[in-house]
Amino acid sequence: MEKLKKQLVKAGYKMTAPRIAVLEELSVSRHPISVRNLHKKIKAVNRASVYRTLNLLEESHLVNVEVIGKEKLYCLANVPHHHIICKQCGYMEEIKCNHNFGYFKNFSNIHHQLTLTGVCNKCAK
Amino acid sequence: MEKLKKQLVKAGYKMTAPRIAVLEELSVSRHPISVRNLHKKIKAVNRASVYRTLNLLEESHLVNVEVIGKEKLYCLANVPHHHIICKQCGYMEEIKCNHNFGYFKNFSNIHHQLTLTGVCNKCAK
DNA sequence: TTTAGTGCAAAAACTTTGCAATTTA
DNA sequence: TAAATTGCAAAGTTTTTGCACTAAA
Repeated sequence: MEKLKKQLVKAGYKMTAPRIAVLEELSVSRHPISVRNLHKKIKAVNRASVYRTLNLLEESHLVNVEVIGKEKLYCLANVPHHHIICKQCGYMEEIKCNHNFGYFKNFSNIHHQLTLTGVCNKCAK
Repeated sequence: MEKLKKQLVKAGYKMTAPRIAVLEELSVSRHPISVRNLHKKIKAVNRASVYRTLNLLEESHLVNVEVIGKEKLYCLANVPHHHIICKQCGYMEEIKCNHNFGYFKNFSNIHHQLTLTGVCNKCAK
């Protein structure tokens, strides 16, 4: 959390209450979360500010976005990880990320985003 | 293309002009494409039908979706591949997919979606 | 004290839906 | 001919924006 804040400041942004609220909520919620649900948790922050903050966090690579079905979900990128998600019930597990996509001939500064979907054993029964 | 059509029919869907138009356009366009641009290319098809068709193709795993910045892009999933995209100019390269994420303890029927972003050498200069 | 960021309300953009008409198998 | 699909127009969602006000550094 403190580290995150420092990264933002370092990136040239001011540390404001709305931004702290968003970071805090992201770091508390165990799973990737939609804008709608994030905003529900921090109603004091205006929705436009939630959007602006998420956009800024995304550009700074402090959060990752994944699309699951119709939903766009955000989660902190502090610890490299991905998710595998059951398409039927939404059950989610975290996956350690030990991928190395760092080197590609014509590109530098590479980031990656991986999402796995499937059917969990409960739903498969 | 023919194979795609067969897959759709096999999945229980009727083969209609709008659906063929969408498939055809997806198979012609070299790169992942947004709904907006796809619809521009096949104006004869109503936008609602484009959406409906893409949703159905996505559910059948015949297309993949990736989010690049603010854009949601669709592309055929017939040949397993991914993309690496320059965040500054949008330049894109295709990456062969030889990943095997098929086995996870609590899940079956697993699909994956990988997107790489970076800065291409031209933009990095 | 300057500059960046916020809230608000409105606009823009995106996506889905209900239904009558049409088309496929 | 029955059942699925379409187009259209309207509604529902999501996301962005302009601007006056506020707060951070």
